[in-house]
Amino acid sequence: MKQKKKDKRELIIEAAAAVFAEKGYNSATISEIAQKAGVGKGTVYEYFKSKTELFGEVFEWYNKFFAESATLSLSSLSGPVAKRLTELSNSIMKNWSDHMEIYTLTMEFWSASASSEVKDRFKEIFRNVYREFRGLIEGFIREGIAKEEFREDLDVPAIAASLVGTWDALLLQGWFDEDFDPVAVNAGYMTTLIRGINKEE
Amino acid sequence: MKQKKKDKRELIIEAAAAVFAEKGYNSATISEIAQKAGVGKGTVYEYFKSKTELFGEVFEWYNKFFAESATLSLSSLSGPVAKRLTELSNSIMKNWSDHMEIYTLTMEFWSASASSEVKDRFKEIFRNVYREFRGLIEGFIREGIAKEEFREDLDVPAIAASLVGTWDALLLQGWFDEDFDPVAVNAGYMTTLIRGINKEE
Amino acid sequence: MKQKKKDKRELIIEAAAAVFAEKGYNSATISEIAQKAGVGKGTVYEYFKSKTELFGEVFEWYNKFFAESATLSLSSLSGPVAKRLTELSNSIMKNWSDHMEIYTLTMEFWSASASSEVKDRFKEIFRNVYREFRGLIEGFIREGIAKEEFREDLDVPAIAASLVGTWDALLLQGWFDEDFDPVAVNAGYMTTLIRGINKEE
Amino acid sequence: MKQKKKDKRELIIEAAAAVFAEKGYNSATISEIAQKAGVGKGTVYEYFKSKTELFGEVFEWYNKFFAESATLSLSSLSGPVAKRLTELSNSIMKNWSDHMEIYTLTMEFWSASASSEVKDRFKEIFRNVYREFRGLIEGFIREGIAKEEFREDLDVPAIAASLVGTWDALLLQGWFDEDFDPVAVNAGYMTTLIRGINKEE
DNA sequence: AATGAATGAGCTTTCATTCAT
DNA sequence: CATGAATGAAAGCTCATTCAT
Repeated sequence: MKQKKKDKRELIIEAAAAVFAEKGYNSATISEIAQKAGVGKGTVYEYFKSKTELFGEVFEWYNKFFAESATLSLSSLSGPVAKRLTELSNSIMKNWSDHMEIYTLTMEFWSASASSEVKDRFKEIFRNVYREFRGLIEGFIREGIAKEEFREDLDVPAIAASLVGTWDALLLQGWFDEDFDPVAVNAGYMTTLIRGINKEE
Repeated sequence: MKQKKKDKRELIIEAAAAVFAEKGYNSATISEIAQKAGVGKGTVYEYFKSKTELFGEVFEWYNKFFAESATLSLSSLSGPVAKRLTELSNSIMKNWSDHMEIYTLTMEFWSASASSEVKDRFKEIFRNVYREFRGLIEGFIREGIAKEEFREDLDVPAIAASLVGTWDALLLQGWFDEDFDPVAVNAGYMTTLIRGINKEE
Repeated sequence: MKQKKKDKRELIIEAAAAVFAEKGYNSATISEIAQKAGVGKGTVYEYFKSKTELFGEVFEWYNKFFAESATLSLSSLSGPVAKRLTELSNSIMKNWSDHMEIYTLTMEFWSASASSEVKDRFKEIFRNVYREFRGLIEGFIREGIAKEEFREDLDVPAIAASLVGTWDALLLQGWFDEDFDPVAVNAGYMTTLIRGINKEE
Repeated sequence: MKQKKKDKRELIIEAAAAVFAEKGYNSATISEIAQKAGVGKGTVYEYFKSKTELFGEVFEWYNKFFAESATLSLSSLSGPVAKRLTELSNSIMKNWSDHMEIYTLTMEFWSASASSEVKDRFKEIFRNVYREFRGLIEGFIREGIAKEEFREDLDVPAIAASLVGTWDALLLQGWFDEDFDPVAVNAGYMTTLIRGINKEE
């Protein structure tokens, strides 16, 4: 019984994610979400207090979803830090590129953080997500420094923030431009950046 | 008379920009825009066919506005390419940072390009804007290579795309996090990147 | 088993009475009634066909409840008719005054008789209740006439109706006005009315 | 322009009064009210913020309406106080009896004062209306005492409250019972009450 | 040209009722 | 018998758009 309930909740969240991604928050209707989830309109309200709350839950589900996928790819890495960093970025870019239809959700969330009634909540979540992600990358860089692989005089937080940001932004440009390949561009860019980071031999 | 009409058009666009930035496209009402512009609700429809169209016009106005400001800062630059590139990025970051209240419009446009009924039009405009911007930066890099300031084996398009993207993304992170200073972070990052780009001496 | 069912029925009716009194018919939800009765929502429908029917049953329960309390206070009266009439009115006013929280139900019933889908049924019940009550008071007055305590030329039905009505109306005014004491006002009024009824000596 | 606006407001209030009276607050729909007023649904919201507010305005309109009619009948009275009081009561009863279809609104207001979200506002208005009305009747009685027409030992507030209340209550009984004539009953009752009030000769 | 009163399509949300368990 | 998850009809309300002035 409990399990079944959880399943239906998940079902609705996923349907909502798809509809929000396709139509945007405002043009998405509860009706359509319910239909896509294969439940009645009222059922959505059995599980979520309001459309706004549902959107919030989708946001959280989405964050968890991608945090997991990032963590997952981390565990299989080994070798020099520079190599691992490059591989991680490759994995992230590929992962996202393959789910462009859901990447549009990201933009929906950004927009919500800019102006919606839940803007403060969204901003806070984003802030924490980004802090965490930057922290992760900072860890890598620091490891590289400790292992004397990277230079000592790096502005670690700045480089971490830029890396994280670049990945976001390349996906964005990929969204706008069919001829733009985020994965390839990222690879080309990482080479140069790594060169700036690495200790000169 | 023609002049006056153009003034009122501009007036409405600017009012709309402010309201869209503050409330987001959907929560912004024609009523409020008209009020802010100091005209009647009906007047908005004298100049724009629909809310959607008005939004599109705001988008174009906004692109022009920032293209101009970028071009402007370019004209005053001189010296080595690396220095000019750094200065350009500084100028861009500072310029935007000082107008965060209108930066939220960017997110609104991103969101519109992701899901709205005008998504294709917006995507196309964004594609062209980014292509142009990347082209500009590519030009810089190529100049640096030609002047034997930069290495020859650079993946120019990739580095240009990343630079452009990083600036976007740092502003985004600045939006989420009050403690995050895009200008400072960019400065710290550029040093490292330039080192990866520069010819080794 | 039969007994148990009757108990649960009563339980639901009493819970419903409380919720209808507090929230009004429309704002009362079956959910809340069920919760207050300590049963499941579905169970309410085991005992009552619909919300409307439940409301009707509450109405009947309520009528019975107060008919009993009126009859009860009658049985203990003795002495001259005027005295008994005064005492009866006192008892009624006190009885109701002490249950103002349920008196609001009366207004709910009045309203239902004015406009609801069950208006005809409610009107009919009210009509009979009032007829009966007026008949009871008429009996008193006729007894007073027969015992040569009261004048012979009284418009018995009119006086009975007015007495009954006054009691209603004083409670109503008491509901609106915390400073208005129905019991005291009734006492002051009865003196005067009795003087108009009594044979002059 | 101002005048026209006021007309439409009035129009909607009167349409709302009719629909509220017929269907009750909750079953009345804005749609139906708009239709009855001959305007679009949205127009109702141009003049009233919400259904609740509209209901409140109907309440106020209704109070003004009957206050005027009571005041009006007062101005034409002359002769002994007892006679004037009787005539006033006759006029009130007749006036209301002829508008039974709107009298049902009264019950709707009572009900709203018992349980609705606006209960406190309604109670307060009712309290003041009744206080004023009782004050008016008290004035009559005091005049009768001053002119040595009435006894000196009367409980003036109690009698005034009861008179006011009786009129309410007789109309109520008239609503329930087609065979019950509030005008006639009131006449029969006033005779007796006046006898209790008048100085014995 | 400029206006804003009027409009109704279309949305979110509630809740009485049903029915499988 | 009892339950409460599921449902969808129905209603209040908003706001882009129109159009008479």
